[in-house]
Amino acid sequence: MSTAHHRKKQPLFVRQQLLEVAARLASEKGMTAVTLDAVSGASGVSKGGLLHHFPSKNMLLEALFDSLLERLDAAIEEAMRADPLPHGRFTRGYLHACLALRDQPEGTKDWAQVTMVLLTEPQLRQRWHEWVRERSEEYVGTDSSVDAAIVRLAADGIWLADLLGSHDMDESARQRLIDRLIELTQL
Amino acid sequence: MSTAHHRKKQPLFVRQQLLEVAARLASEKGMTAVTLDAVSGASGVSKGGLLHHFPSKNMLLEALFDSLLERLDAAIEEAMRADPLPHGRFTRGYLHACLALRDQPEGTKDWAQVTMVLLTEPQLRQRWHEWVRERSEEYVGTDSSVDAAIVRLAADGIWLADLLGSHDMDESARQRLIDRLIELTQL
DNA sequence: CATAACATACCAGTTGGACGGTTTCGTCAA
DNA sequence: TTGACGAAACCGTCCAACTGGTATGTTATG
Repeated sequence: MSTAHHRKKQPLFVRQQLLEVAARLASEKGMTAVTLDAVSGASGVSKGGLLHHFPSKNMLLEALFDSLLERLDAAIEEAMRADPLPHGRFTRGYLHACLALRDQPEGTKDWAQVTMVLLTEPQLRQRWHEWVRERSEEYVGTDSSVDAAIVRLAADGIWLADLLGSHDMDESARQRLIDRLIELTQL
Repeated sequence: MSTAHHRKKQPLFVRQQLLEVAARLASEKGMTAVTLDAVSGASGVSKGGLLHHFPSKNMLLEALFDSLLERLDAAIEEAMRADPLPHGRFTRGYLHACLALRDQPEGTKDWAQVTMVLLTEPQLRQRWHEWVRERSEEYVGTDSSVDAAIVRLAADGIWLADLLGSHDMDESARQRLIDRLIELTQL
């Protein structure tokens, strides 16, 4: 709001908005709907302006994915800071970040949807692969037990299920599931 | 083989081949690469021929997805027939089907890749949702424990990881993981 | 011969993106 | 303080290639 009424150009804001529009399109209408025309149209920015910020469509998608990974990192680190026990801390942080998807405001869900959409683009899988490898090396000391691996895989499964709206379970069942998962990280 | 050298038209074979080509394109180059031109071109069938078998692109994608679910069902049922213990049997079957992805011949991996690609198309998520609901109702008696849910979620996670090539672990670690998961289905 | 299984030609709309323009901005000398 | 000036942030247009789909064939099959 404080940034709204003096009319300086705000390239970072425009850039951010373009990414959000692209994310919304991807999650609502699928990958095939993410076109330069659609993004520029829905964001009010001209196609020329869009291509100024992102020199090509691929660049746009990569920037979107990077933005997503940053959010994931932030969510994990936040959860880890509130966790006093070192053993399994990363796994609990990862679980927490995956669970957070459910409880967050409506618009945020798009970001997870688009994550999966982007993972289907072969060019972007490499980035994800690297992300996973870096983390698994960093936390090899505290999070390399079999049960921790299971919890992380299950977290992926929950992430997937929340995304697709499948596995619908009531809240108490979900809570028991989470409790059990956290218990597994502590073994 | 017996059907190969006398030149009868084989509509079912052509249809099958079109689906396989579409799957390969989706997994190798992403969803945006699955166009009618690309499918017809790569399969040697004319576009008219393609549109004869699948009246629209949507019909093609839906047929592809249905074909995928049939394979999944078949894999689960096969695993369940070889399993004498009723308790947790479906969950073990599901786990087995997800694991099978890894061990199967190269071409088959595409079918899983494309499953995820198709799941990103909002129109097809409904079908997946129904599939899950039907199964969870059918096996409510034997597979509704918390640990069974965790195993199924972890199976989804493994499926995802195998797909993306992430979570690379050595064989012995993987085997310990699987053993532990099966153990959890029996509790 | 009727119908299914294809092929060929064509179309209107859309695609990514190249291109040349105009406006805004930071900065630094006068 | 000004104003000049190069760079950054945007806009609007054009285009060749491609998109999903139709319409009309031709050929095989039962």
